[in-house]
Amino acid sequence: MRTDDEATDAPTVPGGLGRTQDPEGVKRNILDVATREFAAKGFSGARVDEIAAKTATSKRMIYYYFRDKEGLFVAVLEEAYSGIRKIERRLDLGDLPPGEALRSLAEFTFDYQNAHPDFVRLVMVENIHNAVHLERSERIQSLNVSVIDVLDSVYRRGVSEGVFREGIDVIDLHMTISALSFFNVANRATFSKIFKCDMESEESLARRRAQVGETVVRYVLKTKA
Amino acid sequence: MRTDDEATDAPTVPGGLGRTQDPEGVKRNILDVATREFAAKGFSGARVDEIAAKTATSKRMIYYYFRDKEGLFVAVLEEAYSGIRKIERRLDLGDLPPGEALRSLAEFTFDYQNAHPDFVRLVMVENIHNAVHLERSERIQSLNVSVIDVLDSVYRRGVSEGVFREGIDVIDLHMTISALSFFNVANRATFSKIFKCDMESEESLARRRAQVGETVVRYVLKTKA
Amino acid sequence: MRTDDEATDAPTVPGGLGRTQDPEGVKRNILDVATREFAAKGFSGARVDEIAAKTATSKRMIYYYFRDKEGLFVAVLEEAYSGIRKIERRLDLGDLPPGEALRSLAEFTFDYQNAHPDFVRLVMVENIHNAVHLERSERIQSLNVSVIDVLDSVYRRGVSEGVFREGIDVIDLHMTISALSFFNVANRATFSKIFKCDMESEESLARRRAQVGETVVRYVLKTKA
Amino acid sequence: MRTDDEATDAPTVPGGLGRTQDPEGVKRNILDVATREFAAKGFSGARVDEIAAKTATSKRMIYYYFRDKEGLFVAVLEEAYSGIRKIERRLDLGDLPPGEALRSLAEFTFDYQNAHPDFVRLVMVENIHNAVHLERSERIQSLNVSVIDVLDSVYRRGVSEGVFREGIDVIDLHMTISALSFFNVANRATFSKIFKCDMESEESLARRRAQVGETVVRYVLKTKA
DNA sequence: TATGAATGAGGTTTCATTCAT
DNA sequence: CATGAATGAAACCTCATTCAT
Repeated sequence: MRTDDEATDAPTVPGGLGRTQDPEGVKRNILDVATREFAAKGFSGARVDEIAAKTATSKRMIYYYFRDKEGLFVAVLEEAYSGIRKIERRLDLGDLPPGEALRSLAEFTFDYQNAHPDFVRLVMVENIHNAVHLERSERIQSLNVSVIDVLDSVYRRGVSEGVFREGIDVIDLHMTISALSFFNVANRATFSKIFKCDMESEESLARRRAQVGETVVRYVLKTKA
Repeated sequence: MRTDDEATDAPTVPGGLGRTQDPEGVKRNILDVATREFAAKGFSGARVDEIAAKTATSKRMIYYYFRDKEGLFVAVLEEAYSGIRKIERRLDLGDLPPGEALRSLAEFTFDYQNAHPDFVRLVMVENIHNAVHLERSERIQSLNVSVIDVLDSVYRRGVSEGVFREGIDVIDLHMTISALSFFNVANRATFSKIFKCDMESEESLARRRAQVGETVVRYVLKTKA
Repeated sequence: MRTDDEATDAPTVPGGLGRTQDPEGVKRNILDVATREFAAKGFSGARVDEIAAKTATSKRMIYYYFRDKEGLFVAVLEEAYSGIRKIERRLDLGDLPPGEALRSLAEFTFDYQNAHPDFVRLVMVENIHNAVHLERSERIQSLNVSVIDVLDSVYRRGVSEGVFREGIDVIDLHMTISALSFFNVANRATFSKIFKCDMESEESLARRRAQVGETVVRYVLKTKA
Repeated sequence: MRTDDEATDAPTVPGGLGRTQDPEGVKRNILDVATREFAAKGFSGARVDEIAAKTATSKRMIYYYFRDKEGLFVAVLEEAYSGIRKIERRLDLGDLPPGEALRSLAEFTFDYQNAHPDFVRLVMVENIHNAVHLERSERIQSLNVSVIDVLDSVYRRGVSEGVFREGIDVIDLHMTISALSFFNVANRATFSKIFKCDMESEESLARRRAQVGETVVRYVLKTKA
């Protein structure tokens, strides 16, 4: 979650926000705070007043830059999605053999989601709202999901090397990876409470990461006859 | 989704709700409406006024029976959880061989979640609220998750028959099944929008159900050396 | 202006507003206050807060009964229009000769407008808003403007008795009467200021009333050859 | 309505507004836009932001030249009043016989108001505000209403020629002319809606113009005994 | 038990205006 | 002169909840 906090205390001009004009800094600051609030309480549960209070600026600025609460939420979503897409673009599976590359990819996704619970929660919130804001955002729609390309190339390689089964849709495969990774963050509260288990400690995360990798790899590997 | 609607139009006493005294019917009616509203709009997004309006009774009754909005939400959650637990108890995998029994169990879960989007969405909502209501409900905490027992027995059988790998925690296994099933409903809006795919049609569901079963089974099966 | 104030201090139940439940009284009270405020300051200039403050109830009740500021304004307009229509219905020109009946009608209109400046100002305000609220109100649209019937009958009588010219449209005639009556109230502030004349004193009103009557009658009378 | 638009696109220096220094052009531009906005939405309804946006300059200039919203409104009123006064000064009734001269004057007023709805609406707005801005403007107060002089001279001529009745106050006469002319624009929205008649087409205007002239003339003409 | 009326606290948004560059 | 950034006060409206009958 380092990413979220970074900008908060990095105004472009020394002296801090509020003393000088720094549109980008102000917008960043608002977005950061809003991200946390919307992620924590959902769209309706979050309060513009509270977001403003936790900001270095005033409520008025939120409306100045983002028009209204919904505009702010859309901007927050856009930031969140473009954040993950940016990271995905940097993905480098090197020249690992296909199986290990796939495992690595799955584990990377698992790690990203666990490192960015705000992103996961925003996606949950957006789903509760039937993705209406996502629909409204051209920016998000235009983002290229490069992880699919990476996945596709790994899968093809595995197939051509004869280690992966044929006939698997990489989008389905991506869905499996996402589902397994997402759940650990999204459903942590209820699941851990009901099954009285830990899902947050380093050990638990490590164990689960391995399981997720294994699950994905086993699904694709050609089984010996 | 028959379950949700059943009670709505089944007052125990002829003459309709509102004219007669039927505490249980009134409560059922309120719970059904509230379930739909909370599932549709989340806890903060749902409106007590609107719930009351869609009810055969009045707002007064909501406060009379459920104390406040939170009390109503807790009751709704309790109903939802006890609903799934009740169904799980009826699970009968007959004397299928372990692999097929496990596949069947996974597919059953997948089907249940897809047939009960309100349940899935309520769980999402509760997770956004960090499961505070679930914590408050003794009733939910006391519900026995019999599916774990079923899963445990199948798994043991598979191990003793030498077809399943050893050392797998059935709660982890259950998490995998849940994650794969849950995602299809919970993240449908955003995922289908971003990947421009369908996740609701009968065909899509059938394909995905099979994938989920296959994924789970492959994870457990002992691979031939 | 007696009409406006009457209801203000006439709750249906003794004890005063706020102490007891009296929907009609509350609505009346709000409407009376709102009429004065909208008439005094226009739609945008009037403040819901101020209206509420001058009321025996609270702001919340305004929204409860009238939905929003516009709903309140529409209701105010409806009351104003139905007020004048009600009075017009009681018009009785007896068996005056046509010329005198017409003069009487014109002077009555002049008097009504002068006695109800709030009505006149509301109509001005509505015209500034291009009559959008009037358009929205079925109630106003359905009000029968009986003064037209009265005017029509007087005019026909005058024509058949040979004292009125033929070929005059009674709606045009009504427009003339309205214009002359309306102006005295509507444009009083600017006109009296620019021409440094009084338009409010009893004497001024009496003089102008006579002029209006005379103007209208002369327009219709057949001039001797 | 050519007047309104003229200045908008006629910067004195080539290169367009905003790039060059042209105080008068900038002020004109602001006044034109503000005239339209205030006329369209009233004083409270008009928005400084919107006025600025429709201007070739910025909000800062509005405050620089006109101090505040009210100062701008006063300036707009001043422009509007001085516009009509300027036109009135050019009035030349030639050597028409008194009756025709009077009719001509009335019809001219009718035409002017219909050609300048913004002026009419500003006057309405100012009346809603009880002419407080007009009071504040020395410029408007000092404008000589030359139409009164013209009217006075025509009337005297008619009286001395024995065709007009004696004892009529020309300010009252002017009021009648104004009232009949003003109404057609000011109350067009409500009147045409209630009486389902047209008040804007060329034909309607021509008919009404004639009626207004006739009404005024008949009021003054000496009736044969 | 049932219903519409009532409410206070607080929510979102807008406005005219000023400041920094 | 010119521009976008910034602001506090106040505007409109909504919410969960309680009261009177």
